[in-house]
Amino acid sequence: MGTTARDIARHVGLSVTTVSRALNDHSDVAPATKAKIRAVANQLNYHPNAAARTLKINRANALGLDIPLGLHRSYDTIWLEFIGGMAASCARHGVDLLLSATDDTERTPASFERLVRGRRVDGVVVCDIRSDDSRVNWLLESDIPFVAFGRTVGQDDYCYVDVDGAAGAQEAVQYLIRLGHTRIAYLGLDATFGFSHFRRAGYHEALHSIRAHDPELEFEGLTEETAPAVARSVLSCPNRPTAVLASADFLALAVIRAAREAGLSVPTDLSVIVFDDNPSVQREDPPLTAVSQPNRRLGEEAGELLLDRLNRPEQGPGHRLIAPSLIIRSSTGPRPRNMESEGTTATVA
Amino acid sequence: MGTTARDIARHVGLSVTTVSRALNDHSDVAPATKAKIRAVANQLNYHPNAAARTLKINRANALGLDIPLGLHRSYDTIWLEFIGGMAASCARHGVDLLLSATDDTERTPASFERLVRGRRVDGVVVCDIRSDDSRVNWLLESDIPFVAFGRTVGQDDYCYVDVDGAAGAQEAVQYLIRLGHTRIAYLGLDATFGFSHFRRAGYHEALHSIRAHDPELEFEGLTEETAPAVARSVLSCPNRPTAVLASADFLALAVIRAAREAGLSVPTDLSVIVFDDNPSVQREDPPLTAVSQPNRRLGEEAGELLLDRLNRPEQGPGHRLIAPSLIIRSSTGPRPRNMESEGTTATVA
DNA sequence: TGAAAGTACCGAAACGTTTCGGCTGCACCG
DNA sequence: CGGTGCAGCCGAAACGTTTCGGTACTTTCA
Repeated sequence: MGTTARDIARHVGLSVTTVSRALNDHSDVAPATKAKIRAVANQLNYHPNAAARTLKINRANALGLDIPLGLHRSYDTIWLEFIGGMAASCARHGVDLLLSATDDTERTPASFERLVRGRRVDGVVVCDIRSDDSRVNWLLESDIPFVAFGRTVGQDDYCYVDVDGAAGAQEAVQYLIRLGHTRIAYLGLDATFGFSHFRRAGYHEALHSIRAHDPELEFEGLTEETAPAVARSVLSCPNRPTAVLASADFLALAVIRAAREAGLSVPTDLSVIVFDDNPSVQREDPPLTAVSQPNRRLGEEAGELLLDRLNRPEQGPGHRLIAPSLIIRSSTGPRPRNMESEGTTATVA
Repeated sequence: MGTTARDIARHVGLSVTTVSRALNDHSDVAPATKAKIRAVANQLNYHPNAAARTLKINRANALGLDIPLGLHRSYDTIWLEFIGGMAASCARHGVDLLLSATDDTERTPASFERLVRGRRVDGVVVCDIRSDDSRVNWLLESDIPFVAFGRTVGQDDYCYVDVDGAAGAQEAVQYLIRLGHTRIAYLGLDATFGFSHFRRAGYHEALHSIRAHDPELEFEGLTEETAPAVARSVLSCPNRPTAVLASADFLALAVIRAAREAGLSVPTDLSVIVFDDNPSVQREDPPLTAVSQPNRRLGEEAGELLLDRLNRPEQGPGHRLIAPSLIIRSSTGPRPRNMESEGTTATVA
C-alpha cells in the first residue's frame, strides 16, 4: 500500500540503509545523493511508518494528555486552551499528541500504563491535580515519565506546571487595597482543588500585610447551588465587605446578582474580581476585572517540560510556575465613601 | 525494559506463538494454558508493544481528530464536549485518540497525510466543515478514511455526522408560532459556517408554512462587533419583531441588551431563542430558551461511524444527522397583546 | 488396528525501520 | 609506491508482534 524506504531505494538504485541515512540527515551520505533521495521521497509521497520507527528506536515520538471531561458541570475554556497550547508545543517538536479523556470519577490512571508500557507514548501530562492527589504517587511509583498540571501541597519531587495562584490572588487584593478597600471577602471552591490552597494563601498574605484579615469574610467549599445564598448573606451583614474576590465565574455572578437584589451597584458600592477570564466574565454587565490564567501558555510549558525531561532524564524534577495577570475592567472601583467609618488604618499603597 | 511476549513464554515454558494466541483469545490454545498465560501476563505487568503490533497487522488502532482551536474568539463548549464523546467511543472500542489541533487559518490537512500514511492512525475525524470546504475533496482524493463533523452543501459522497440545524430552527420557530408570534427575526453568523445554511432553511420553512416570512427580519454575517448595532436597529424599527432566533450566544445577549436599553423586557415584550446551549446562556437573566446541540453525542457518533467504515469499507458513505432539542426556559413567552394589530392571520397550531 | 480427524502446540518468516560494522575506492602522505 | 585515512555506500541484524504452515500426540471410527 504505502511507499516504503525500499521503494525509494529501488527507485534511485541505492540501498535502504542509505535512504534511511539520507532522510534522517546523517553525515556520511553525499549531498547530491541526499538531495536525490529527498526528491524521490517527495515525489513518491513517502511517509515513514511510525510503527516501524518506534519499534526500532524504542521511542514513540508521542505524548499523552489526560484531561478531565465531564467533571465540571460548567465546561471551562481552560481545558481547550490548555490542549491548544500543548498541541502547539508538540507540533513544534514533531511529536504527536494522544488524548486520554477520563470521564469517570474514580480517576484511575491505569490507561496510562497501557499507553506508556505499550510504547504508544513516551510520557504523559496529567491534569487537574488535587491538593492531595493519589495519582502523583502512583505515577512516581510506576516510573512513568509525567508532568502534572497543578500541584499537590507539600510535595514537589515531580515535574509540574502550575499557575501561581498565590501571586494572582495577592495582586488582585493589592489592587483592591490601592483602591482603598480593606474589607475584602473571599469566595472559594472546594478546598481539594489544587489551586484553592494557593489562592487563599495569596489572599491571606496580602491582607495580613495591612493587618486587615477578617476570617468572617472568608468562605470556601462553595458550589453552584450554595453560592447564591452565601452571597446574599455576605452582602446583608451590617459590616459588609466593599470588595469580593471570587474563585470562579459563577461565584462572581452570584455576588453580582445578590448585590443587584440588595440595591447595591457594581462597582460603585461593591468591587468584584473574579478568577479565570472567560467569555461569560467578559460579557457580564459590567465586564469583570479578572485574574487571567494563561492556560494556553501552561499547556505549552507542560509539553516543553515533558519533552525536556524525556530527553534529559538526569535533570530531575523541575517546576514552571506561571504568574496570572490582572485584567482590569469595570467591576472594580474605589471604596465607597459611606463605608469609610471602617476602623482599619489602611495605608493606600 | 518492558516485559515482552518472550518473557511470558519463557516463564510458562511455552512458545511466543502460543502466548500471542492465548492473549488474543484464539481458538487452538487449551483453556488451562490460556488462563495460565493470562495470569503470568498480569503478574509480569505485560502490555503489548503497540508499535510491533501495528507494524505487523498494519492497523494502528487509533483515530485522529482535527479540532479547530484559536479560530473562534469565544471558545465554545462544543469542542470539548465533542472531544469527550469521541474519546468515549474510542475507549469503548479500545482504540486510541490522536489530536491534531489546527491553529492556523490556512487549515491545511497535510498533517493528516503524515498520520494516516505513517500508519499512526487508521482514519481521521475532521471538524468544523464549512459550507464549501476544500478539505473534503482533498481527503476524498487522498483516499484517507475520514468522517466529517459538519456538511458541505450539495455534496454528500462522504461520511459525515451533523446536527440537524434545519430541524432545530424549525422546531424553535414553530414553538414561537404556537406562542402566537408571527414577526420572528433571525440573526445569523457568517454564511460560510456549515450550519448557517441549514438553520436558515429551517427558519424559512417554518415561516413559509404560515406565510409570515419577511426578508427584512433576516440578518446574516453578524459578528461580535456588529451585533449590538444590528440588534438595536432591529428593535427600534416601527414594526419590530416580537421574537428573535439568534444563531449564537453573543447574538442573543446583544439582543437582550438592546431590548433592555429600549425599555423592552424579556420575555414579556420580546421572546428570544438561542442556538447552542452553554453556561453563559443558562446563567443569563432570564435563562434562555435554547436549541441544544448534542455535542457529546455527535462526537460519539463520529467515532462510531469512522470505526464502522474502517471495518467495512464496502459500505460507502453514511450520514448521521442528530436532531437538536429545544430547551424551554424563561426567555420565551406569548406574543405581547399590544402587538396584535399585526396584519398576518396566524393560525395558532 | 490402521487411517483419518482433531487438539495443542511450535518454528520461522514477515512487517519497515535504524544502525553496527564492514567494504570499496580514492586522495594524500612520508 | 605502500600505507593510512576518509568519504560514501552496503548487508544484515534487530526491535516485538502476528500468522502460516507444520508437527506430535490423542481420539475417533470404519
